[in-house]
Formats: sequence, structure tokens, C-alpha cells
Amino acid sequence: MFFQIDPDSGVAIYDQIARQVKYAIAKNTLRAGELVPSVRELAVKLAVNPNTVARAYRDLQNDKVLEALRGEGLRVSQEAAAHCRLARQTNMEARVQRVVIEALQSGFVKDEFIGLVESAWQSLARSKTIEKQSIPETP
Amino acid sequence: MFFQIDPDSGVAIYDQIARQVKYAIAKNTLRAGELVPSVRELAVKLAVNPNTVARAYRDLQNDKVLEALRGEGLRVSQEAAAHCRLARQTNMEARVQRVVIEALQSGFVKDEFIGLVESAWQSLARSKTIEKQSIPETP
Amino acid sequence: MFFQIDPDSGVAIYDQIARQVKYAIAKNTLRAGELVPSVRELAVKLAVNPNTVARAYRDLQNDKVLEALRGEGLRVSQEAAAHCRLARQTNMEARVQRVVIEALQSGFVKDEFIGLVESAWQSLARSKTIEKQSIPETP
Amino acid sequence: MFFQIDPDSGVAIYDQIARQVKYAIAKNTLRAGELVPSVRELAVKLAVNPNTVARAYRDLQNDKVLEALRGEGLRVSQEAAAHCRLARQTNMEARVQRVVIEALQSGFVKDEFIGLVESAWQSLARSKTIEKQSIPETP
DNA sequence: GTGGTCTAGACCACC
DNA sequence: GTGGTCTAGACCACG
Repeated sequence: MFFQIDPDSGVAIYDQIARQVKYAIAKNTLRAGELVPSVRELAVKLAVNPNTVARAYRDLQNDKVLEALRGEGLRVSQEAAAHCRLARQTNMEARVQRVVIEALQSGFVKDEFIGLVESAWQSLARSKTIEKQSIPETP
Repeated sequence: MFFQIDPDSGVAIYDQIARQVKYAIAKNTLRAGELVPSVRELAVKLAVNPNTVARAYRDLQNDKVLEALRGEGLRVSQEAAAHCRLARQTNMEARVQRVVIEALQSGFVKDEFIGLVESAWQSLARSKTIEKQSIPETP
Repeated sequence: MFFQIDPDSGVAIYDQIARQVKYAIAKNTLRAGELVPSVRELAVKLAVNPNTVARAYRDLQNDKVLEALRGEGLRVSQEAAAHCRLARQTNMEARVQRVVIEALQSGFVKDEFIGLVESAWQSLARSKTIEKQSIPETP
Repeated sequence: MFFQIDPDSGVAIYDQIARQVKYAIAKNTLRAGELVPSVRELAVKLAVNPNTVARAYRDLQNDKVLEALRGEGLRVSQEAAAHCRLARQTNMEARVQRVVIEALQSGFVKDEFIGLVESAWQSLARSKTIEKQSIPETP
């Protein structure tokens, strides 16, 4: 598959996997009805413990994003796309809100902060390897 | 004192304390040479175990932000302000960068994202209790 | 493992542990990439509270000597050896300097003092249990 | 008086005071029968809390180094010189032994260590302000 | 199994 | 009164 995990980012690996699967669905890189890679296969590709992949897939099943086909594998569900797009929006709002609260608490003014955001966006958006960027999260 | 901790935010309490002390110094609410509240006193105010406050203060001593005066208390060091202001900037840049990377990865376009940020800022900035807001961390 | 702590030496136990880990790395008894004993395991061996070992390990992580592998253990970092060898040298210089200052202040002459050092070295070096010697600290 | 204390050395201030009094007696700078400065006077000179000086003097009385003359002050006792010279020797032996043990534990060889001691001695002995040197101790 | 965090309560040295 | 250390035991997230 196409994504990357960073074991030192402070975010649980299973969480990184689950999120990137959701993003892929939200972006239509992965579509309803498709099979995701098997636990073992993905574990090998990401150089990660199979248990960790299994946990990510389990969480995705709980979220009704994946569904098990006995003896076949895990399939992206029909409702997944809607769910993932919604999740994308909600998660991003929550994340933005947290950072904004921190910024307010530490005394930033609005323009100073927006400036920070824009300059980060500029510098990151032009990097062509953006999709390979790991996501340094935060402890 | 002036700050609040949220035991359910997912951020370690000692970390919330340490950060808010740094912010207070960066904002000049707390100045070089002043004594911070005693471990026991702050523990009572925050309804937290004294060991937890002690751990925050110990970390701040490692960062050269506080210095111990035996039998007297803990004092804000002279270098603290510079360090804390720098940390404020650097930390915020790092946090913003992480969110921006996530946004890019999940397919946001710039204006959509900036819009999210601005609306979050608007709604949070006008809340008068902003300083009492807990910092809901990690989704 | 191979080291000993003395709870009555006046030196904090966590500090004795951290120092001995560093020494082991400086001496190549412990090498980059290896896992150190788990917190609980070492706590049992040293007959010490696990929190105390955890504190030592935490300090070593702050010093970039150890790094955490989630759910796996703590690993000696790559930079550790250099750091520890440097620390060994610097610490010993500092300790020697303090004693020398005391000696000068209390009116020793050089040969008298060197004699003291040599006789101490002789008598301690031939004891075969040297590595098991506790470090009686502070008079 | 002639000595210096370092509140950040990790050694208790009262202990620094008591030791320096003993050293002065061992060196005959202070002689049997002389009065030591009053608690208040010394406290002012050293910029230290009078309680701290009082504690040092109390310890020295326990050691029979000083004796109280009601309404007059504290006098260096007759036995003091012998006691202090003995203490000088014994303390230095103990300190040297501790450092030597550490050196052995951290894998120094004899010549390497003696070299360290000699170079420290050289560089410190020629400093003219040697008597004003504070004694950085260390915990 | 691993480390990380927190609480509770104790004892110490220092001022 | 202050900070520092240690113990005991609990719970959590992670692999």
C-alpha cells in the first residue's frame, strides 16, 4: 500500500494505520467493495507486528469501515466513504481546535497564528514527497 | 494561581502543569526571580497529588526554567524567559506543522483549511473563560 | 544484571542506577542497540521499587542514552557510547577537582595528597570484589 | 572572616561553615582560646540566615571544637586543634577513597587517574585566589 | 509482557 | 515551612 508509519511519533501505530486507511477511503484511493491488504501482507510492508495491523483492522470494523468476508479478507464497506469523509472533517476540526486553544493560552494573537499556519502550509505544500511524509504527531 | 488542568485530556498532568508554567513565564505573568507556588500548595489548588506537581517542577528544573533554593522554594531562573519564549514559538510551529501535514494528507485545500482555523479561532477567542478552558488533547 | 546499589550511601538510588548504566555503556558492557533489563525485572534484582528504576531510566532517556520501544523495552541509543564516555571523563574530572580544592584548602601539599590517592588505589584495586563495592558517599 | 560558601554546591551551608572552621583550626589560622565571630556577625558576612550559622556552631560544639562562654561568645577549645587535624586526615582519606572507588568502577586505570589528579592539582595550585575558591561539592 | 502515569503516604535534610 | 526521595499499589496504552 501507499502509506507510512512512524513508530516514534507518539501516536499508536495501529492508530496511524487506521487513520491512513480512512483517509485513503475519504480520498477515494480506496473504494467501497475493494479488499484491503491482508494483515500479514501489510504487516510485512510496514515492518510492523501483525498484531498491530490486526488491531487497526479491528478498530476499522468497529467503525463499520471494513467488513469481514469469511475466508476472503476485509472489504471496504458501502457506508465507509460517507463515514470517512465525515470523520475527516470532524477529526480535523477537533485537531484544529486543540491547537487553537493552545495558541490562545500561550498568548498568540490571531494574525501571528494565521501567519504561522500559512507559512507552514506553503513550505509543506510544495514538497513533492508530501504523500510520503510521516506524520510526526506529538506525545 | 491562574491555571487549570484537565485530568482527562490525554496529556499527562505533570506536562500540563509544566507547560502552563512556561506559558506564564513567556507571557510575563511569572517573572525571573519570583518563587513559584510550593509543591504542596499547588497540589492542593489543582486537586492533584504533590508528586505530580513535583514531577512537573523537576522537569522544569531540567529545562533550567526553575532553580531550587534549599528550604525556600523554587525560583524562576534568569534564562527562563528567553527559553520559554523560544519554546513557545518552536512548539507552536511544530504543532501547526503536524496538523498541516495531516490536512494535506487527507486532501484539504488551503482555503478550506484556513477557513477551519479561522472559524475555530473566532468561536474560541470570544469565550471569556478562555483561560479556564481545558486543553482537550488527542482524538 | 551486574551492578549493586547501596541504599545508605547518601546518593539517590535512581542516581546510582543511572550512573552504573552509563558506566556499563562506557565500558562496552552494554552496547548500542541492546535492550536494558525491564523496569520490573531490574527492580526485583536490586530489591528496589519499580518506580525508582523507572526514574533512573527516565533520566537516561532525557540524556538520550536510552530510547523507548513501545511495548518492547528500552534500548541503548546509538549516541549513548560517545555520550557516556564523555560523561565518564567529565564527571571524573569534576569530582577530582572538588577533592583537590578541598585538599588545597585544608593545607595538603602535593606529595602528601598524591600519596593518599595512591595508597587508596592500592588497597582498593586488589580487592577482587571491587565491582561489588558499594560507593560510600558523603561523610 | 576569610571563607566562602556556595549555596548551590549541594553541600548544606551549615556544613560548609563548620568544615571551614575546622580547616582554619587545623591550619592554625584559628587558635585555641580565640573567639569565633558571633552568629549574627558571621551571618551578615556570609549573607546567610543566622539560623544556619547557629546550626554550624552547634555542630562544632557537639564535636567539642567550640565551647560557649556565657555572655561572651564561642571559643576554640583546647582539644580542637588535635581533633581538627585528625578530622582533616580522616575526611580526606574518606573522600579520596570514594572518588577512587568511582574511578575503579568506571574503568579507569591507575595512571590515567593519577594523571587526572596531577593535572587538576597543577591547574588549581597556581591560581592565586585559591583560598577564595568556593568548594563545588556535588550531591 | 512492556513502559508511563498517578495516587497515597512516609521520611529526610534544609532553612 | 521548603523540596527530594522512596515505597506501595493501581490503572492505562502498547505490541
